[in-house]
Amino acid sequence: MENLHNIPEEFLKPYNSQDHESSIYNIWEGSGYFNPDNLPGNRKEAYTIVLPPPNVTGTLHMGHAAMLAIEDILIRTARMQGKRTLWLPGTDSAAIATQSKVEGEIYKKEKKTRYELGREELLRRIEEFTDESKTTIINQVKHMGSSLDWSRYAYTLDDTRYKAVMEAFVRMYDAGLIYRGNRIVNWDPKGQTTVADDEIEYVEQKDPFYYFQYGPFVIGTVRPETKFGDKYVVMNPRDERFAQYSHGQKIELEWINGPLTATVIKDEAADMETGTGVMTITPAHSGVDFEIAQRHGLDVEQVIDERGILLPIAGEFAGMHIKKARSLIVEKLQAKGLVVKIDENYVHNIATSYRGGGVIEPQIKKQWFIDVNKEVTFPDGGLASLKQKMREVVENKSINIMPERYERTYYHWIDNLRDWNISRQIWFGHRIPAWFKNDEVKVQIDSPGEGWQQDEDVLDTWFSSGLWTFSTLGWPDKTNDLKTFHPTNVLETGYDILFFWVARMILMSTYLVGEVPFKNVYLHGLVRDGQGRKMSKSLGNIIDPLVMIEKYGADATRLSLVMGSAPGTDIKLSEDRVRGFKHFANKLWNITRFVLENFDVAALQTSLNEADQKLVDEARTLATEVTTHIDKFRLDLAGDATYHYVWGRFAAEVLEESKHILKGEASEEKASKQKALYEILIISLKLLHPFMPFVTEAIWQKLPQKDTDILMVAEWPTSK
RNA sequence: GCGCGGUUAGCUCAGUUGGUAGAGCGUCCCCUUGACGUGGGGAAGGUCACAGGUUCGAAUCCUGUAUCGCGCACCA
Repeated sequence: MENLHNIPEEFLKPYNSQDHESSIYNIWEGSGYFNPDNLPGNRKEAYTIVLPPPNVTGTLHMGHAAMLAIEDILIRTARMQGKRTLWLPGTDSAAIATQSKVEGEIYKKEKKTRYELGREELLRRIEEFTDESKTTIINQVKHMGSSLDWSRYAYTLDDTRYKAVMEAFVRMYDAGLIYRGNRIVNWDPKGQTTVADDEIEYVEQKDPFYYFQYGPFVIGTVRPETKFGDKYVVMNPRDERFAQYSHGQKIELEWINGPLTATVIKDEAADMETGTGVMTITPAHSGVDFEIAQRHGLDVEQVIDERGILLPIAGEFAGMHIKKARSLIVEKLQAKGLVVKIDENYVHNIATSYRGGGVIEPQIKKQWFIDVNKEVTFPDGGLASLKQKMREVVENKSINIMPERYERTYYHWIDNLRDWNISRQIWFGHRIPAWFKNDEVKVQIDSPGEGWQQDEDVLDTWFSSGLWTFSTLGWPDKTNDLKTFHPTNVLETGYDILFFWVARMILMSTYLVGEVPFKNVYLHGLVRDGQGRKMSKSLGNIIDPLVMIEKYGADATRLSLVMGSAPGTDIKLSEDRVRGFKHFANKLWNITRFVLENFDVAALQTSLNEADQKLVDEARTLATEVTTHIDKFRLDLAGDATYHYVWGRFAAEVLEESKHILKGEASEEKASKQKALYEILIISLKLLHPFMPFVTEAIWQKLPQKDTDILMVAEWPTSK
């Protein structure tokens, strides 16, 4: 016990994360080292990650926590390796999600819709709401220990990003990549807006499937309410059952509201195997039908309006909501003897909005689109379509997707990509810089003058998100940041938004900047509960990262999300797992206590004997191994290797075996041992710092001898 | 329908270029004036989904099957 005066008093108690985390974060933030401009030394090589911006109105969940842990590990490693390291934070307005949330709350409290409130007032309320909740998410991000450069914080709707979005739109319009057209789009009657193809989520549902007599044919449908306008009957040209009918043939028949002249259309789209092999089409309310109609130049008639109400074409049913009308229409057809049979157990997928859950009603609408097939000149002078370019940069490995198997998924998506509908009929978002006066259209940022009306629509939130890697660095201005930090090194995100976001960034950056947005895409898995189920409110199995941080510390929370989870594989998380890693933080704490209790600063002057040199070399070899793993983005293996070395080798063997020497009389052997243990401790702390920054920094702050005041900018160990 | 991934100890998963299996947690037993009981020591526990094939040798490579999950498409 004679050495007790050597060690700071805290080490006599177990490590308690709550005593240290906020003060440690303050030390880091106060040092200014989160900002690459303030980093010590002459740093040349830049290393950049742009944080996938969480929703401004959101709260931190385990998916965020995993993302923050992974990115912070990469960033802290790069920073310690002497790179000019920037991790750029931001938040996302999440247009539709945020607006419907605020609208919902206003309706609940004041029974007012957005139309009653007006555009200006609604936007004011949304801003109030986002300002308030912004601080919440930012503080929660800090609790994870994230070493983000807050001085560069960006918001998708702030002035700099506004400028970028406007510039992007105008440029792409001028290049002919953006056009306005009447096309069938996914209309969400609940949200009163269109949504993009990949914002649709298919949900299984059981509905009656009706077979109706349509002249000489039997047709099937789940949606009788769309059938009023069905005056085309489609069959496959190779279908011999219908060889007697010819393309364009007119057939008189009795239909819902009386007699009708139907026209026979022969088209490959009719599948001979499905149903009766014959179908009628509703071009105004079905994507496939619309395409058939376009191929044959058929009439397109709207049957249902934007609110889901039947139009005059429905005759006596006009003005009725489709939900009500369905059964009445069936009744009428039944009375007319036109119902052949009803299958009550038909299971099919219905399209719903990914945000908000409204059932999608395809509609023809005049919308803005990005043309993905048009050939344009890229900044490098090459000629290609957006689609081709997006494929090319991954094929030629300018962008490396991990795990690699997602490359195939990516190609598959690109190949099926259609023009991207970028206008939304909501109010919260970047308003489209298009101006109308009578039949004239002008696309420019400011009003062309008197009498010009700006387009009411706003841009799809993914349009502005697509610019994120460079809009955050000041584009379209040619800033130093843009020059230094773009392309970014890694884009780290969940595999669930590979298409939504990753692909869109590639599209925007290659065209507008002439660079890939990032060199590496690292896709992490979804965080699931201990049994592998998705975390959800209804299952009640949500593990709150903030609760875990409070109970076990941010370090333990980070480790639990990183260890044992390979790229792209889902992470199964249980509270026990987090608790287990808290023990490791304490272990490290006690290792330090032991080393310091038996330490004498003077020992650092001696030279290591052969045996001790070997021990230090062993730790340095580990450093190389860890570095290799991190370079390959195998953080799980890097963390695992360090964990096992520190606990299984350093603590269990090296420390144990040195006890008899340390307890003995002062000697060269003892001094050498003291020095070796101290050096190994230093190496261990450095290697662990990216994974568990708080406890390692807390220990570092108490060390009697070190090369930098702050571990965060200490030099990364190598095997030399 | 097309594609992808998983299937290894009770649970969660490793297993790098093929050399007859590992970790953590859990379970059971032992150990407290020890740096740390948030600890230490030890034990039990696996026909590596199944069937073929290649090979001196297969958890690992190939083919097929089953099963679970995911993505895309279709959904009249």
